Amino acid sequence: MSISLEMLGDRWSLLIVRDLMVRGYRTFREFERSGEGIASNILADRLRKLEAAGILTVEAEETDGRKLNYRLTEKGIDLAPVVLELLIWGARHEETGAPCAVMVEMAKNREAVLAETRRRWQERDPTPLLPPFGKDSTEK
Amino acid sequence: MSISLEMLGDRWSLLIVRDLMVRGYRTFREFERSGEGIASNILADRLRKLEAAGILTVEAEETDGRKLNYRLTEKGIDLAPVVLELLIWGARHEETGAPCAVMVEMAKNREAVLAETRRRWQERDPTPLLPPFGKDSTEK
DNA sequence: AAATTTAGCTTGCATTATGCAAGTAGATTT
DNA sequence: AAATCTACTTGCATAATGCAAGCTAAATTT
Repeated sequence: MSISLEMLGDRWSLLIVRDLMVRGYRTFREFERSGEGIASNILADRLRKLEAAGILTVEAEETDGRKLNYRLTEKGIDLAPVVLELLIWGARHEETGAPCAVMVEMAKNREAVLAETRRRWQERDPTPLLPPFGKDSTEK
Repeated sequence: MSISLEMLGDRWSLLIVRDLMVRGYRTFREFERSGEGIASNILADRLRKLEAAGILTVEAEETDGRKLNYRLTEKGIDLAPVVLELLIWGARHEETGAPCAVMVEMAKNREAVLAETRRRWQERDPTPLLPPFGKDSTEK
């Protein structure tokens, strides 16, 4: 676990993974504008490190040569249970961000939620699993 | 989740929680000597912050006035699923630390493992759930 | 086709966190 | 009473982070 935390143990990495996983983010801009307030240099650094760690990949968008698409790898999507448990824990003990009722439901159906998350990843379905919740909306 | 990561998102906090949860650590010394190489000032700082966050409590050991005992709170033990999933993910994708066969078994019996973890916590049973694995033993 | 905007960064600099070695106070052991 | 042990703290060097600004190439607007 200490190796995992060398990689993921910081303020931002898991948040990026979550946004890729659960919110359908793909581009640099989406992360930058997500309202969590990550600085662009740090974001660039984390994306590079996550790529180096094999958690995500980058590819150019064919329809718009400026844009890059970040996408979780198999190794990255395998973090779904970690992310889900953290979301559940946070909802129970810390945050009011994600609507509590929704999270209670998710906690009751972990397997279904994980299956759906993986399905969307496989099919490249960018529909967010969770509605946006951030500084802009309701998260405290 | 961003609030959770403000608290837990660093190299050491979750490692401390894991050691309390799964290895039966209780005292400052045990953490210091665990071989992960945390500096004593950082350890003191993290223990203070985790206490402030309501994840652990401190009490003096009655038999030895020098020693303090750190112990997870309910909120702390509720991190067990997060820790377990991180352990499983790490075993699958990163580390050779915890014997892989053991982790595969745990992955198959998540509920039982969590129940046993909670039982030990409730009964203050300090028996480690996992054998030591660290720089001193096998973890890379 | 020139000008503007957009996307994904980088750079410079100030602030903060981390790591290391050493030291300290109080309790305990010898 | 001297030595040892536990849980720290302190000082200082180095690394990571945050902020504002700038930069380049591709796309869009005029």
